[in-house]
Amino acid sequence: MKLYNTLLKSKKIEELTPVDGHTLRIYSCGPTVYDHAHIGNLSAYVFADTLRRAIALSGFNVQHVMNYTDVDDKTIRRSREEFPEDAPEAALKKLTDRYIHIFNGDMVRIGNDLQALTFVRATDPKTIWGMKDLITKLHEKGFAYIADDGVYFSIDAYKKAGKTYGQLLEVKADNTSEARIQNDEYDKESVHDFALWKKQKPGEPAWEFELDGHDLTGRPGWHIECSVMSRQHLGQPFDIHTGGVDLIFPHHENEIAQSTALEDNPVMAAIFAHNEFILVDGKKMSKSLKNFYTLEDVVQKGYDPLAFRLKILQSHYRSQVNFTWESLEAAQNLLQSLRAWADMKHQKAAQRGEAASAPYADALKEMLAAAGDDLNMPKALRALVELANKAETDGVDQEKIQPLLNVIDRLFGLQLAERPDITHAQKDLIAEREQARSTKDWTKSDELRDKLKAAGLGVRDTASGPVWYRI
RNA sequence: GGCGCCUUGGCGGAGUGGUUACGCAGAGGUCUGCAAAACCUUUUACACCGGUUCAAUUCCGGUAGGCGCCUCCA
Repeated sequence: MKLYNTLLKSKKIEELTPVDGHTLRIYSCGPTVYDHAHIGNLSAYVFADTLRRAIALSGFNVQHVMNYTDVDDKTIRRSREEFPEDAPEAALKKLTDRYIHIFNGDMVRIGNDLQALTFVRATDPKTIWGMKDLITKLHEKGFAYIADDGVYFSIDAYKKAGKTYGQLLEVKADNTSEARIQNDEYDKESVHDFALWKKQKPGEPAWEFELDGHDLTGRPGWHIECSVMSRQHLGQPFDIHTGGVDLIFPHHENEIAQSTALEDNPVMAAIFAHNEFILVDGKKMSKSLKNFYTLEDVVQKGYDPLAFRLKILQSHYRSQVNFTWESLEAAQNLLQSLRAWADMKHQKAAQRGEAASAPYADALKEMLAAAGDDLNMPKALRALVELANKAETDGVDQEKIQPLLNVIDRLFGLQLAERPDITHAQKDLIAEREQARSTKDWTKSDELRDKLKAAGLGVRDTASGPVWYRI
């Protein structure tokens, strides 16, 4: 299994080898749960899910952790708006519980395997304790300083300790935008320093924290969450850290700084893997451009969430995908034909035994090889599609298609393996139509065809008999 | 201003120094009781300008256009 590593010291595709010798440990930056996830967010999680699937199929043990960022400016603001009557802590809990629930529902709908993930909340008492502990230690060693509004990480101190700030992106003074310098509203010593902890402002939820005699009751900064959760649940260094390209800087850079300041080993994770954005009509999604879609929009326009998954898998995670409704339509049509293939396993008229299963092994091998090559899912998908297309003339092998579909599901998550048979009543209708056709009773056979169509079934009349498919 | 990426046929999107990716859509045909599905054919793609090469869509340089990060946004 190979994967591209964003770290500057690599910038190439590397062979995966578990750091601890037996289990590949993955940490994925999860959602900030203040609103519905949009399809861009979701594509990042399809990437993380697919990566884990490919790694597991390549024979490694895998441990996969994802966080919920359930405390930050946006969650707090929204919780105050939505639940003004509640205490800040209760309001935050209500809001984030709601969106965690919705997020999990979205994950399941797009075919991501929740069971394979360990979720951790930033506000989990264990996380909070860990963050305070880490901040305290960073402060003791001079990597953090206390300001009026919170605690900051000192990049200067980090550099003076001989560490590199800029492991993912070269960080220089002249590549810091004017906007950032001018908008710098915090009490920090230099531009790139970032908040580890923020003191409570009126109406905000807060956790008690005393550091060096100062009452810092407040809440954690964003970056510290991931440093602590990844280490608590995976250890350090772990194997793969995933996220969208926008998190490369500053989020992941800052995580690395926090996580390695106190360590001899300068490595937080062996590999950082980042997925590119999906664009909508050629542009980054934004509310002002009105090209901001959620999974609910996809469903309401009549598309299957798994068609969205397929759409994402049709392009490489490191290239930008252009999402258009037309392209989703194409994915939906393709999904339908894949399903028609999977549904053939129930049908005698589609059975060809060995003759049909001859290409199975090679095709599967090709899919796994492609997935193992820096997650080349478009290539893997091509092998799958070609197999399915071939089956439309060559039929399937009832014995061997099920185990094949099982592996295909484990890789793509398209849920082709567990598709149910049609009902006896529907089968009777098909048989009745055949009967009518044999007596050339076209009126009756056409009526029955319409009836089947109303039930969502199409029938194609092949030499070996009628083969149904779901419309 | 700094850094990086991209530009492929109607749409989406792989890939390669010389051979049709693939999917979706359109057109024609075969098949069919009619359909559907399938199959066949089809619109002969690789932004532009140079260079390297026997040969470039594929390598190098430049031009144009687009995108992203540098603002706690996947």
